[in-house]
Amino acid sequence: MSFRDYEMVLKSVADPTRARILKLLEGGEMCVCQLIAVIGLNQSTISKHLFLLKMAGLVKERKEGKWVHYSLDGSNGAPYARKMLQTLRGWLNDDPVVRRDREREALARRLGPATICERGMTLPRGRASACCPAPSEEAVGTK
Amino acid sequence: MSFRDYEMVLKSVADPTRARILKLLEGGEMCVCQLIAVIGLNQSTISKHLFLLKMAGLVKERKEGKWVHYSLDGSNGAPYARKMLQTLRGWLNDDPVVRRDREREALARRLGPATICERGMTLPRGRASACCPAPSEEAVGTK
DNA sequence: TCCTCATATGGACAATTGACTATATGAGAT
DNA sequence: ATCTCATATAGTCAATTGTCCATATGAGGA
Repeated sequence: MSFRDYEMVLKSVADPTRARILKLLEGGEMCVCQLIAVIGLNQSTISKHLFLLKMAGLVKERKEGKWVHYSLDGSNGAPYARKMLQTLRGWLNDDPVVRRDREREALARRLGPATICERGMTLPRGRASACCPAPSEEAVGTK
Repeated sequence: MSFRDYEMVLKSVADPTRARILKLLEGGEMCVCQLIAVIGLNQSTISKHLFLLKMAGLVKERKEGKWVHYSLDGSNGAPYARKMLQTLRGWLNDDPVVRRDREREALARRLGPATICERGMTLPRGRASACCPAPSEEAVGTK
Protein backbone atom coordinates (compact mmCIF):
# COMPACT_ATOMS: atom_id res chain seq x y z
CA MET A 1 0.00 0.00 0.00
CA SER A 2 2.36 2.65 -1.17
CA PHE A 3 3.85 3.97 -4.36
CA ARG A 4 2.92 0.90 -6.32
CA ASP A 5 -0.76 1.12 -5.41
CA TYR A 6 -0.71 4.88 -5.68
CA GLU A 7 0.57 4.69 -9.22
CA MET A 8 -1.88 1.99 -10.25
CA VAL A 9 -4.86 3.90 -8.94
CA LEU A 10 -3.83 7.29 -10.25
CA LYS A 11 -2.76 6.11 -13.67
CA SER A 12 -6.01 4.20 -13.90
CA VAL A 13 -8.23 7.15 -13.18
CA ALA A 14 -6.07 9.53 -15.22
CA ASP A 15 -6.99 7.85 -18.50
CA PRO A 16 -10.07 9.48 -20.04
CA THR A 17 -11.62 6.23 -21.24
CA ARG A 18 -11.28 4.63 -17.82
CA ALA A 19 -12.64 7.77 -16.18
CA ARG A 20 -15.67 7.53 -18.47
CA ILE A 21 -16.20 3.93 -17.40
CA LEU A 22 -16.05 4.91 -13.74
CA LYS A 23 -18.49 7.75 -14.30
CA LEU A 24 -20.88 5.31 -15.94
CA LEU A 25 -20.62 2.88 -13.06
CA GLU A 26 -21.58 5.63 -10.65
CA GLY A 27 -25.09 4.94 -11.87
CA GLY A 28 -24.85 1.34 -10.70
CA GLU A 29 -23.42 -1.88 -12.03
CA MET A 30 -23.28 -2.47 -15.76
CA CYS A 31 -22.65 -5.42 -17.99
CA VAL A 32 -19.52 -5.31 -20.16
CA CYS A 33 -21.65 -5.26 -23.28
CA GLN A 34 -23.45 -2.19 -22.02
CA LEU A 35 -20.19 -0.40 -21.43
CA ILE A 36 -19.03 -1.31 -24.90
CA ALA A 37 -22.25 0.00 -26.39
CA VAL A 38 -22.10 3.28 -24.52
CA ILE A 39 -18.42 4.05 -24.93
CA GLY A 40 -18.19 2.82 -28.50
CA LEU A 41 -14.69 1.36 -28.37
CA ASN A 42 -13.59 -2.13 -29.28
CA GLN A 43 -14.64 -4.99 -27.03
CA SER A 44 -11.10 -5.99 -26.18
CA THR A 45 -10.20 -2.41 -25.42
CA ILE A 46 -12.98 -2.10 -22.86
CA SER A 47 -12.09 -5.49 -21.45
CA LYS A 48 -8.49 -4.45 -20.89
CA HIS A 49 -9.51 -1.19 -19.27
CA LEU A 50 -11.77 -3.11 -16.92
CA PHE A 51 -8.92 -5.40 -16.04
CA LEU A 52 -6.73 -2.46 -15.06
CA LEU A 53 -9.51 -0.86 -13.06
CA LYS A 54 -10.03 -4.13 -11.25
CA MET A 55 -6.32 -4.48 -10.50
CA ALA A 56 -6.35 -1.00 -9.02
CA GLY A 57 -9.27 -1.90 -6.76
CA LEU A 58 -11.56 0.59 -8.45
CA VAL A 59 -14.14 -1.87 -9.75
CA LYS A 60 -15.30 -5.37 -8.95
CA GLU A 61 -17.02 -7.95 -11.09
CA ARG A 62 -20.04 -10.16 -10.63
CA LYS A 63 -20.59 -13.07 -13.01
CA GLU A 64 -24.14 -14.01 -13.78
CA GLY A 65 -24.87 -16.49 -16.50
CA LYS A 66 -22.95 -15.49 -19.55
CA TRP A 67 -22.69 -11.88 -18.54
CA VAL A 68 -20.21 -10.15 -16.33
CA HIS A 69 -21.38 -7.13 -14.42
CA TYR A 70 -18.96 -4.53 -13.16
CA SER A 71 -19.51 -2.06 -10.37
CA LEU A 72 -17.50 0.40 -8.36
CA ASP A 73 -15.44 -1.20 -5.63
CA GLY A 74 -13.40 1.02 -3.33
CA SER A 75 -13.50 -1.52 -0.53
CA ASN A 76 -11.62 -0.79 2.67
CA GLY A 77 -8.43 -2.51 1.63
CA ALA A 78 -7.87 0.04 -1.12
CA PRO A 79 -7.77 3.50 0.40
CA TYR A 80 -6.44 5.26 -2.68
CA ALA A 81 -9.11 3.74 -4.87
CA ARG A 82 -11.79 4.49 -2.34
CA LYS A 83 -10.82 8.11 -2.06
CA MET A 84 -10.52 8.65 -5.81
CA LEU A 85 -13.92 7.14 -6.47
CA GLN A 86 -15.41 9.42 -3.88
CA THR A 87 -13.64 12.44 -5.34
CA LEU A 88 -14.56 11.54 -8.88
CA ARG A 89 -18.24 11.60 -8.02
CA GLY A 90 -18.11 15.34 -7.72
CA TRP A 91 -16.03 15.81 -10.84
CA LEU A 92 -16.70 15.90 -14.58
CA ASN A 93 -20.44 15.94 -14.15
CA ASP A 94 -20.83 18.85 -16.52
CA ASP A 95 -18.36 17.59 -19.07
CA PRO A 96 -19.99 17.16 -22.49
CA VAL A 97 -18.52 13.71 -23.04
CA VAL A 98 -19.75 12.49 -19.67
CA ARG A 99 -23.16 14.02 -20.31
CA ARG A 100 -23.45 12.28 -23.63
CA ASP A 101 -22.35 9.02 -22.04
CA ARG A 102 -25.04 9.48 -19.43
CA GLU A 103 -27.74 9.75 -22.04
CA ARG A 104 -26.52 6.62 -23.73
CA GLU A 105 -26.16 4.95 -20.35
CA ALA A 106 -29.83 5.57 -19.59
CA LEU A 107 -30.73 4.00 -22.89
CA ALA A 108 -28.44 1.04 -22.29
CA ARG A 109 -29.94 0.44 -18.90
CA ARG A 110 -33.46 0.57 -20.30
CA LEU A 111 -32.59 -1.92 -23.01
CA GLY A 112 -30.67 -4.31 -20.75
CA PRO A 113 -27.79 -6.65 -21.62
CA ALA A 114 -29.83 -9.14 -23.65
CA THR A 115 -31.12 -6.62 -26.13
CA ILE A 116 -27.78 -4.88 -26.43
CA CYS A 117 -25.93 -8.12 -27.13
CA GLU A 118 -28.48 -9.04 -29.79
CA ARG A 119 -27.72 -5.73 -31.43
CA GLY A 120 -24.01 -6.56 -31.49
CA MET A 121 -23.24 -4.30 -28.55
CA THR A 122 -24.44 -1.13 -30.13
CA LEU A 123 -27.16 1.29 -29.20
CA PRO A 124 -29.99 2.37 -31.46
CA ARG A 125 -29.24 5.55 -33.32
CA GLY A 126 -31.75 8.11 -32.07
CA ARG A 127 -31.91 10.62 -29.29
CA ALA A 128 -31.43 9.09 -25.90
CA SER A 129 -33.61 11.70 -24.28
CA ALA A 130 -37.27 11.79 -23.40
CA CYS A 131 -40.02 9.36 -23.75
CA CYS A 132 -40.08 6.31 -25.86
CA PRO A 133 -41.50 5.72 -29.30
CA ALA A 134 -39.48 2.50 -29.50
CA PRO A 135 -36.42 3.63 -31.48
CA SER A 136 -36.41 2.32 -35.00
CA GLU A 137 -33.64 0.00 -36.09
CA GLU A 138 -30.70 1.93 -37.51
CA ALA A 139 -27.43 0.40 -36.46
CA VAL A 140 -24.45 2.62 -37.03
CA GLY A 141 -20.69 2.58 -36.84
CA THR A 142 -19.98 4.75 -33.86
CA LYS A 143 -16.29 4.60 -34.71
CA MET B 1 -12.46 23.27 -16.62
CA SER B 2 -13.35 19.76 -17.55
CA PHE B 3 -11.80 16.70 -19.09
CA ARG B 4 -8.80 18.60 -20.36
CA ASP B 5 -7.91 19.99 -16.94
CA TYR B 6 -8.85 16.76 -15.27
CA GLU B 7 -6.46 14.83 -17.45
CA MET B 8 -3.64 17.31 -17.01
CA VAL B 9 -3.91 17.28 -13.25
CA LEU B 10 -4.33 13.53 -12.87
CA LYS B 11 -1.64 12.56 -15.32
CA SER B 12 0.65 15.02 -13.60
CA VAL B 13 0.19 13.60 -10.14
CA ALA B 14 0.14 10.00 -11.39
CA ASP B 15 3.80 10.11 -12.39
CA PRO B 16 6.03 8.99 -9.52
CA THR B 17 8.74 11.56 -10.12
CA ARG B 18 6.24 14.39 -10.17
CA ALA B 19 4.57 13.02 -7.07
CA ARG B 20 7.94 13.04 -5.35
CA ILE B 21 8.41 16.68 -6.30
CA LEU B 22 5.01 17.57 -4.89
CA LYS B 23 5.75 15.70 -1.68
CA LEU B 24 8.98 17.66 -1.34
CA LEU B 25 7.20 20.95 -1.88
CA GLU B 26 4.82 20.12 0.94
CA GLY B 27 7.69 21.18 3.16
CA GLY B 28 7.72 24.65 1.60
CA GLU B 29 9.14 26.22 -1.52
CA MET B 30 12.34 24.88 -3.01
CA CYS B 31 14.81 26.06 -5.58
CA VAL B 32 15.10 24.00 -8.77
CA CYS B 33 18.67 23.11 -7.90
CA GLN B 34 17.54 21.72 -4.56
CA LEU B 35 14.95 19.54 -6.23
CA ILE B 36 17.57 18.26 -8.66
CA ALA B 37 19.91 17.46 -5.80
CA VAL B 38 17.28 15.60 -3.80
CA ILE B 39 15.66 13.65 -6.62
CA GLY B 40 18.88 12.89 -8.43
CA LEU B 41 17.59 13.08 -11.99
CA ASN B 42 18.90 15.20 -14.82
CA GLN B 43 18.41 18.94 -14.65
CA SER B 44 16.36 19.11 -17.81
CA THR B 45 14.18 16.25 -16.64
CA ILE B 46 13.28 18.06 -13.45
CA SER B 47 12.73 21.26 -15.38
CA LYS B 48 10.23 19.59 -17.69
CA HIS B 49 8.38 17.98 -14.82
CA LEU B 50 8.10 21.37 -13.17
CA PHE B 51 6.74 22.80 -16.38
CA LEU B 52 4.00 20.18 -16.51
CA LEU B 53 3.15 20.66 -12.85
CA LYS B 54 2.90 24.38 -13.46
CA MET B 55 0.63 23.89 -16.47
CA ALA B 56 -1.64 21.75 -14.35
CA GLY B 57 -1.86 24.45 -11.71
CA LEU B 58 -0.16 22.30 -9.13
CA VAL B 59 2.88 24.47 -8.53
CA LYS B 60 3.84 28.11 -9.01
CA GLU B 61 7.22 29.74 -9.43
CA ARG B 62 8.92 32.69 -7.86
CA LYS B 63 12.05 34.10 -9.47
CA GLU B 64 14.64 35.59 -7.21
CA GLY B 65 17.99 36.58 -8.58
CA LYS B 66 19.32 33.72 -10.59
CA TRP B 67 17.26 31.11 -8.79
CA VAL B 68 13.72 30.01 -9.39
CA HIS B 69 11.77 28.78 -6.41
CA TYR B 70 8.79 26.52 -6.82
CA SER B 71 5.99 25.97 -4.35
CA LEU B 72 2.60 24.28 -4.27
CA ASP B 73 -0.12 26.29 -5.93
CA GLY B 74 -3.66 24.92 -5.91
CA SER B 75 -5.17 28.38 -6.22
CA ASN B 76 -8.91 28.72 -6.48
CA GLY B 77 -9.05 28.69 -10.24
CA ALA B 78 -7.79 25.11 -10.30
CA PRO B 79 -10.18 22.94 -8.30
CA TYR B 80 -8.77 19.60 -9.46
CA ALA B 81 -5.24 20.63 -8.61
CA ARG B 82 -6.32 22.05 -5.29
CA LYS B 83 -8.11 18.89 -4.29
CA MET B 84 -5.31 16.58 -5.38
CA LEU B 85 -2.70 18.55 -3.46
CA GLN B 86 -4.85 18.35 -0.39
CA THR B 87 -5.39 14.63 -0.84
CA LEU B 88 -1.75 13.96 -1.55
CA ARG B 89 -0.76 15.45 1.78
CA GLY B 90 -2.22 12.47 3.55
CA TRP B 91 -0.74 9.94 1.13
CA LEU B 92 2.64 8.30 0.64
CA ASN B 93 4.03 9.61 3.89
CA ASP B 94 5.28 6.19 4.90
CA ASP B 95 6.62 5.27 1.50
CA PRO B 96 10.34 4.49 1.64
CA VAL B 97 11.17 6.62 -1.39
CA VAL B 98 9.33 9.59 0.05
CA ARG B 99 11.01 9.09 3.42
CA ARG B 100 14.41 9.02 1.85
CA ASP B 101 13.57 12.13 -0.16
CA ARG B 102 12.53 13.82 3.07
CA GLU B 103 15.88 13.17 4.66
CA ARG B 104 17.66 14.56 1.66
CA GLU B 105 15.21 17.45 1.57
CA ALA B 106 16.11 18.40 5.12
CA LEU B 107 19.74 18.41 4.16
CA ALA B 108 19.07 20.43 1.01
CA ARG B 109 17.16 23.03 2.97
CA ARG B 110 19.92 23.31 5.53
CA LEU B 111 22.53 23.80 2.84
CA GLY B 112 20.51 26.28 0.79
CA PRO B 113 20.60 26.91 -2.98
CA ALA B 114 23.99 28.61 -3.06
CA THR B 115 25.88 25.72 -1.51
CA ILE B 116 24.04 23.15 -3.56
CA CYS B 117 24.74 24.92 -6.82
CA GLU B 118 28.41 25.20 -5.93
CA ARG B 119 28.39 21.44 -5.46
CA GLY B 120 26.99 20.98 -8.96
CA MET B 121 23.49 20.29 -7.68
CA THR B 122 24.36 17.28 -5.63
CA LEU B 123 24.14 16.54 -1.96
CA PRO B 124 27.00 15.41 0.23
CA ARG B 125 27.25 11.68 0.51
CA GLY B 126 26.62 10.91 4.20
CA ARG B 127 23.61 10.23 6.38
CA ALA B 128 21.07 12.99 6.25
CA SER B 129 19.98 12.32 9.80
CA ALA B 130 20.90 13.85 13.12
CA CYS B 131 23.20 16.58 14.11
CA CYS B 132 25.85 18.17 12.04
CA PRO B 133 29.55 17.48 11.89
CA ALA B 134 29.73 19.50 8.66
CA PRO B 135 29.61 16.71 6.06
CA SER B 136 32.96 16.12 4.46
CA GLU B 137 33.38 16.68 0.78
CA GLU B 138 32.70 13.50 -1.19
CA ALA B 139 30.82 14.23 -4.35
CA VAL B 140 29.22 11.21 -5.92
CA GLY B 141 27.39 10.24 -9.04
CA THR B 142 23.88 9.68 -7.76
CA LYS B 143 23.02 8.29 -11.18
C1' DT C 1 -20.99 -33.64 -26.26
C1' DC C 2 -21.04 -29.76 -29.27
C1' DC C 3 -22.41 -25.02 -30.51
C1' DT C 4 -23.08 -20.31 -29.38
C1' DC C 5 -21.91 -16.27 -27.67
C1' DA C 6 -20.02 -12.92 -23.93
C1' DT C 7 -15.74 -11.93 -22.28
C1' DA C 8 -10.66 -12.41 -21.80
C1' DT C 9 -6.11 -12.69 -23.71
C1' DG C 10 -2.24 -12.47 -27.22
C1' DG C 11 0.00 -9.85 -30.77
C1' DA C 12 0.94 -5.82 -33.60
C1' DC C 13 1.40 -1.02 -34.19
C1' DA C 14 1.14 3.95 -33.73
C1' DA C 15 1.19 7.54 -30.25
C1' DT C 16 2.72 9.23 -25.94
C1' DT C 17 6.01 9.62 -22.40
C1' DG C 18 10.17 10.11 -19.54
C1' DA C 19 14.93 10.06 -19.58
C1' DC C 20 19.26 11.84 -21.42
C1' DT C 21 22.63 15.13 -24.20
C1' DA C 22 23.23 19.42 -26.21
C1' DT C 23 22.07 24.07 -26.72
C1' DA C 24 19.47 28.47 -25.80
C1' DT C 25 17.90 32.06 -22.60
C1' DG C 26 18.33 35.56 -19.45
C1' DA C 27 19.59 37.70 -14.98
C1' DG C 28 23.90 39.13 -12.08
C1' DA C 29 28.36 40.20 -11.71
C1' DT C 30 32.68 41.91 -13.79
C1' DA D 1 29.16 44.83 -23.22
C1' DT D 2 30.75 40.39 -21.74
C1' DC D 3 31.04 36.37 -18.86
C1' DT D 4 28.94 33.11 -15.69
C1' DC D 5 25.84 30.22 -14.20
C1' DA D 6 20.83 28.61 -13.06
C1' DT D 7 17.15 27.25 -15.62
C1' DA D 8 14.53 26.36 -19.94
C1' DT D 9 14.06 24.31 -24.44
C1' DA D 10 15.19 21.29 -28.56
C1' DG D 11 16.20 16.83 -30.11
C1' DT D 12 16.79 11.91 -29.74
C1' DC D 13 15.69 7.37 -28.12
C1' DA D 14 13.79 3.47 -25.55
C1' DA D 15 9.85 2.20 -22.79
C1' DT D 16 5.09 2.42 -21.97
C1' DT D 17 0.40 2.84 -23.39
C1' DG D 18 -4.07 2.63 -25.94
C1' DT D 19 -6.16 0.84 -29.74
C1' DC D 20 -7.36 -2.70 -33.02
C1' DC D 21 -7.60 -7.63 -35.05
C1' DA D 22 -7.42 -12.40 -34.11
C1' DT D 23 -7.97 -16.10 -31.11
C1' DA D 24 -8.76 -18.48 -26.55
C1' DT D 25 -11.77 -19.44 -22.65
C1' DG D 26 -15.68 -20.94 -20.48
C1' DA D 27 -20.63 -20.95 -19.23
C1' DG D 28 -25.50 -22.16 -21.20
C1' DG D 29 -28.35 -24.32 -24.15
C1' DA D 30 -28.94 -27.77 -27.90
